[in-house]
Amino acid sequence: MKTPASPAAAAPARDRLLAAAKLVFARDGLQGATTRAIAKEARVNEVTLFRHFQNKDRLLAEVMQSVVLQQQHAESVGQVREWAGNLKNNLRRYAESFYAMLERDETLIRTMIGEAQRYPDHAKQIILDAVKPERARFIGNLEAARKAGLVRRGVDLPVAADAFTGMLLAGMLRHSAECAEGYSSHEYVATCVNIFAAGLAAPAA
Amino acid sequence: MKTPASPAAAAPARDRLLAAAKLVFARDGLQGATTRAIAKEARVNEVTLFRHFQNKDRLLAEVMQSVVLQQQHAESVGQVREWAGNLKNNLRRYAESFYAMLERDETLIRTMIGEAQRYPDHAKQIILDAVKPERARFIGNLEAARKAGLVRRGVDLPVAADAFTGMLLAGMLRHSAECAEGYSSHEYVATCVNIFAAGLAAPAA
DNA sequence: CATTGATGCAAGCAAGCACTTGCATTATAA
DNA sequence: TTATAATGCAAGTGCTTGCTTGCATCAATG
Repeated sequence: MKTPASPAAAAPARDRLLAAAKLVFARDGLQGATTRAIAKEARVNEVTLFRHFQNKDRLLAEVMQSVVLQQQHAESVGQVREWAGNLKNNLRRYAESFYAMLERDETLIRTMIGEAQRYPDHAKQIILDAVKPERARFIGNLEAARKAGLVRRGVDLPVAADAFTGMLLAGMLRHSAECAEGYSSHEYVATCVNIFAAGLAAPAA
Repeated sequence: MKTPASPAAAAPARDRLLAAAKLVFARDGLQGATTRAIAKEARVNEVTLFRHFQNKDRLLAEVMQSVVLQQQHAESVGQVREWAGNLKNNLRRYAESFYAMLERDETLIRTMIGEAQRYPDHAKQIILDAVKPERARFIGNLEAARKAGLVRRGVDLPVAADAFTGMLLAGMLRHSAECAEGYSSHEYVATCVNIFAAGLAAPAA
């Protein structure tokens, strides 16, 4: 029934449904997405959807699980360098890869922000857990920079980290909604890094 | 038909519908909100809703119009001081009132972020126009501070303004979703102001 | 009083929704 | 070959949705 226990050339219908569901949920919203649309997108009979996932809510839960897995995989491949050197350069590198990730999953992120509050708690929890390690690593990097004497006193680093990523998130939202008046997302990210680096930097340097 | 042209003691049914619709749209989402639920919330017959607004989309449009009007009124009452003095204090005052506004309309903002992209363009335009003057004033204030020599060179002020408000918006989203780990929204705002002020400040001072 | 306009109420309609059932088809595995 | 599991297809069920119709009520206006 589940994924395994079936022979080698087992059908990818389940996987296609997951991919299609991710797409349609993001595009049409959690409420707007219909099982028919998802099945059609996956080029699979609607009945097959229910045979695999029982109902729409479970499908959503499994979609989020799979998104989380993908993301964690992408992370583990990601950056590994230490943050001893130039703070601003490290921030820039981080900001750019983070922003790219936001842009890649734009519609899904939008939908989650708008509708997650109305959906089951365990769904929220899944996402939270998915984001947590990435955040922890970023904070760790900032702390390393502080130990290297690159950060001034009196800044709460976890809060600052959230402020920085939040800045980038908001920029992505604005830009993808075409509310960004006359500047590119690249300029936006650069300005964020610019200000944030200056805001963190120890006064001496 | 419209608002006027009816005698003195005209019924507030229309107004109650607008208020209820704002509430229900925000709470249940643009797709999730049903005309029945809105009518019930307004304690008005569902038919009356259609007699006033013809259909759900028009109702939404009028709701947004009214929100914009309220907001513009609230603005004109708002701050008027000039930004010659201490930059950080001015930023703090601005951030706190801006954040309070975000919190007040949290659910509506969430819904718009999540679903606006799927709704008519003129709706987006209405909101954009509503936010624009506020943004312009903030940028103007920053420019005044720069003229007073309080801001270092090389910072694009419109972009910086968006980054700052974006930081606050993201903080509100995180906090209201209970993703803020172990700190209050007040601390968050304070940190934003702290970093941003230091990031903008002219090196001399 | 008669008219008018706003509202309520009961009922309903066509469409779309999540979800089900029963049966036929195919492919793989034993 | 035969059993098993995955899928497709056609049809349907019960519910909700946006929206309509027809008629009654009530208050203010002329």
